[in-house]
Parts: sequence; C-alpha cells; structure tokens
Amino acid sequence: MIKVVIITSMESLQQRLERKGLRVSIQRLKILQYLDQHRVHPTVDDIYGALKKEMPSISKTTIYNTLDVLHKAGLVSCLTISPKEVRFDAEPKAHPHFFCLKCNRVLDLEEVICPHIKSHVDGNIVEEVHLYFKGICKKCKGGE
Amino acid sequence: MIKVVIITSMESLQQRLERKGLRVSIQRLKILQYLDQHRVHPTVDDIYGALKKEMPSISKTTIYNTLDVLHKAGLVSCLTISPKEVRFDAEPKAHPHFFCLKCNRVLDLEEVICPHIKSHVDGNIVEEVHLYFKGICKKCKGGE
DNA sequence: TTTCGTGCAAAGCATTTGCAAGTAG
DNA sequence: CTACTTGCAAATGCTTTGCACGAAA
Repeated sequence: MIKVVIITSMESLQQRLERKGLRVSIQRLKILQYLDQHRVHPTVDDIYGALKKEMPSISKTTIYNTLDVLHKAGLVSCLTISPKEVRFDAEPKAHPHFFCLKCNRVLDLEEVICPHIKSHVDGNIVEEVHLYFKGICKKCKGGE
Repeated sequence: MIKVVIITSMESLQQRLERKGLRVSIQRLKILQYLDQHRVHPTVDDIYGALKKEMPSISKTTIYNTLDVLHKAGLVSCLTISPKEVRFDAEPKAHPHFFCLKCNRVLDLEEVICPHIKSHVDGNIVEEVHLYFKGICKKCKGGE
C-alpha cells in the first residue's frame, strides 16, 4: 500500500505544541496530525468522524475546544468560507482558496498576492488576511 | 487610507427589481431600500428588527427568502465573514472588507485589487471574489 | 387557474455553555 | 493543591422547511 505523507514542517507535532506553551495531550496531537495529513480543509464533523474511529471516546466539544486553542496559538487557520460551517487548515500562512458552489469543496490556490495586500488597510491592525473565490471548480465544470 | 465609496445607482429600486425580471413587492422594495441606505453590512436580524417597526407583520422567513432572491439576481452581495451569521451588502461589486474582532463591525475598504485577482484561478469558473481582513479596527485600537 | 410571494410554526443543525470527573505540573 | 483538559448533556441561535393563505399573471 502506498501512503502519502505530507511533510510540512520539520518540527514534530509535539514540538509545535510545546513551542506555543501548550500542554501536549493525545487529543491535541491527533487533531493536529489529522489536519496536517488531510489538506482538504475539513469541518469539525469531518475531524470528529475520522478520529472517533481510533478514539471512540473523543467528543465534539474537545474538537471545538482544541481547534480554538490551536487557532489562537497560530498553529492552524480557520476558514469562514462555506456559510454553514467553519473549516480548518493546518497551514497557518495566508493563501487564497476556491469554494465550489457545486461540490462544496474548498480548494487551495497558489499563494500569490496575500502577503502584499496588507498595505491597503493601514489604520486598522490586521491579524488575518482572507482571500477566496466562489464559483464552479474545474472538476464540476467538466462532468454534469 | 480608507475611503468609503458608496456607489448608488441612478436606477430606482423598483427598476432594479424589474430589470432582473423579479416581481415588485413591498417587502422586496423595503429590504432593498434598507440595504441601500444602511451601508453597514447588516445581518438578517438587523434588517428584521428595523423593518418590523413599519411593517409589523413581516417575517424573518421573508427576509431570508428575499435576500436569497436578491443575491441570486445579483442585486446584493452576501458576506460570509463573521462566523455566526451572514451579512448583506447592497453593493454587488466586489470590494475588500475589514472585520473587527472586537466590535464585530464589518467595514468597507477601498476597492483596489479585487478586479485584478481573478487571473490566478484559471481552470475554475469564478462567480464571486471575496477579500477581507480580520483584526482590530482603528476605533477599537484607540480606546480600550 | 396556475404560479409566485408571504409568513407562521416547527424542525435542523453547527456551535456554545455548564458542569463534573480526570490529569498534569 | 491548583490549574488545565476532557467530554457528556443541555441550551443557544441562525437558518431552513413544510405548509396554508393570499396575490399576481
């Protein structure tokens, strides 16, 4: 079997938590790991459904709590794109997304402009930059 | 520098509806008018609360239905920025916003880049462009 | 008469909160 | 011991749905 492993940072997941002064729990590690290995901007429910298989006792509240902690620590980014639910991304660096109105997927786009846009908001303190498009993705455009 | 530019069309509200082939009802006119005159990206509840004063029988369902119709017709734009609720804008042209994490207001930023960004999403069909920032606004930055 | 618009009541569902039990420091 | 973490159950609140009545074409 071929397993695709995405190596983003040289830092271990545990080190990422410790560096931010966060306690390392199995739940936090698993959630961070899941996000790191599933770069499809999963929802809370996606994460919950997947982790429940190996950790049947995990609760949705913990997913919410943990994602909140990770987001505040700057370890994950939080996407308010699909109107129904929040989605998460292990890549905390700002980059553009594409939301398909047909299949509801959130795709990553090549990072091009995000870092350069900030200059237009002087006067306000910018903590996050969000750029995304809505429309029909390549895949859905093809087949009906 | 932040410049707020309100582009109000010469077209009457009724004409806007008719041009899109929509029936003209008092509810649709009032909702469109409210958005046109209150450029603060109100939520459904804001609109409901305001219109209920002069139209006590109006229902939230109608606000939802109408905004959906107006959005699909391209008469208003729909902002998925604040994670809790959707906000609406009578200006359907894409322009950047700033969401203040402290006072929860959504501010308009000067339109600068939005029209030029589209080139980066080749392959996907773009229907909407969304660019916004999150942080602390000028006003909140000042006084605690 | 047939289709569309309105609005009430109820349902749906993502997210939050309160709290009790467990765990790390 | 004290502060943090987990997770269950219940509550919250935005949004949608089903449906009946009324209005427009």
